[in-house]
Amino acid sequence: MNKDIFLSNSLGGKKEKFVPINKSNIGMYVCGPTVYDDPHIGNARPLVIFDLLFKVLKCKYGDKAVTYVRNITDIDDKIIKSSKEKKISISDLTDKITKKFHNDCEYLICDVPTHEPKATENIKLMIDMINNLIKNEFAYESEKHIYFKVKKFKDYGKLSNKNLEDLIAGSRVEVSENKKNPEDFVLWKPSIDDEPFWESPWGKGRPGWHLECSVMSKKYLGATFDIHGGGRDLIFPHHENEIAQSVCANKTDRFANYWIHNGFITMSKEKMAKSQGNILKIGDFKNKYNGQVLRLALMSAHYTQPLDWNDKLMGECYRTISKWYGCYAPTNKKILIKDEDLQPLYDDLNSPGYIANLHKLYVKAKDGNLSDKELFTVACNFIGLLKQPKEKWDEFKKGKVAFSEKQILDKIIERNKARQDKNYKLADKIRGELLDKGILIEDKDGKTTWKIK
RNA sequence: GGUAACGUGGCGGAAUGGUUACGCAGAGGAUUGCAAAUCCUUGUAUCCCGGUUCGAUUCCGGGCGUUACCUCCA
Repeated sequence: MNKDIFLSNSLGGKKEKFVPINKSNIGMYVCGPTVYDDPHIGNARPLVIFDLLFKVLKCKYGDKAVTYVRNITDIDDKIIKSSKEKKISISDLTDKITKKFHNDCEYLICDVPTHEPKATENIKLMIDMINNLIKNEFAYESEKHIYFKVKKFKDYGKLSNKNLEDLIAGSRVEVSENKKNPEDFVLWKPSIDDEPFWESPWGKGRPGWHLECSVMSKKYLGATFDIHGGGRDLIFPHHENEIAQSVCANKTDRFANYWIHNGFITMSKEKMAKSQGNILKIGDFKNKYNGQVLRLALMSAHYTQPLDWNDKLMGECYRTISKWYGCYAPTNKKILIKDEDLQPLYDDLNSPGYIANLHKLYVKAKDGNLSDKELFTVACNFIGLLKQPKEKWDEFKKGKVAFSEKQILDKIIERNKARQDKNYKLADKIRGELLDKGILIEDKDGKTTWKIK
């Protein structure tokens, strides 16, 4: 489609037309997971949202024109803590969680990013960047710690609309006797005891959290690139600090041009977070729902809005996809989705608007011919839905029930006999029994089918 | 306290300076032994107070409310 893409830019707080630095080489960096514990629904939202943005960018600029980098944070205090609690080595823990994360991405039908760098594989570049910052007096050493001198960066707070006075007045910044100023943040810290470490000019140690994103985005996308994404909660301090490090180290005016932040998943209107104790792991859904259901649910609100998670939402999304499979018509033909249908996605990734269009295309497909059904299917495919064969969708439904399929089919035969004898009382009793087990009987076109309620 | 996002019908959720979102639920109908599923038809809305305007739900200002960030968090 030839139309422009618009995005809500957190830097400036306005919706803006997306103008790439180089339209044949677009860079997008998204903060990926810290692999210390099972991924939860809150982590799933940016996966799906930025996957959607990746798809939209590829649609407009071409598959090869977009470089999507999503990091894996595999060294961090939370990881050290978690490995101690779980009594497994750090590498075992990070390998295990990374594997789960990749499974979850697949389950959610996300395209694979162009690059997925790990922090531990880029320590040398981090040390280089620290050296650079020290040399140019943006950073200083204190008791084997290296801190970034926030006062040296005049634009600090521009992304999060904060000023230094307020931050200090808030006095909730980490107090440390090593820091010259309370707002300074750590670039490198010493490792003690059995903590993992890397050799550095300042002794055995490990990097601060923010540094990896500055280093790895530069490695793959350059000092200034198009889009940087992540959850809202990363705006401060993480992204603010990334900007400070990168701009000062690279001597540029800008780091990323567009900052895109997704809103939270909430439970009863409260943020879903480990510290709140209200998380739902992605893995817990795998036996219960096809990944498409989760994916649709995650796209059901605009990405900037909070999204309240509940069973009703899942039920609705399940029934919608179930219904949509009624018009499933996969094809290898090149079918173009009409501009007017695609338009909401170009306008700030308006997924609910696009889903509304899918509903309209469904109505047309239902009453229409094969090509209407193919168009509908292609339009669903665009946002990662209806990509699995119908058999697989049906299979999933039959996966988890108390009765075996044979038992159910026997019951159905028994019931149909009763129906033939006009013994409706017995027929309804059998149907009731099955329904108690969550199995729903449908008599359609002379045949009886069943499905999970 | 500072900063930000948000406040749309019963619910979820878009859009919009004057006109249909869409989905779910509800109501009526078709179909069915009865259901289920599906299909058809259909009602209901823009937190409060000012301002700008011929006209505001939409723009501006002020309230009130909800949530988040300011410490790790997607």
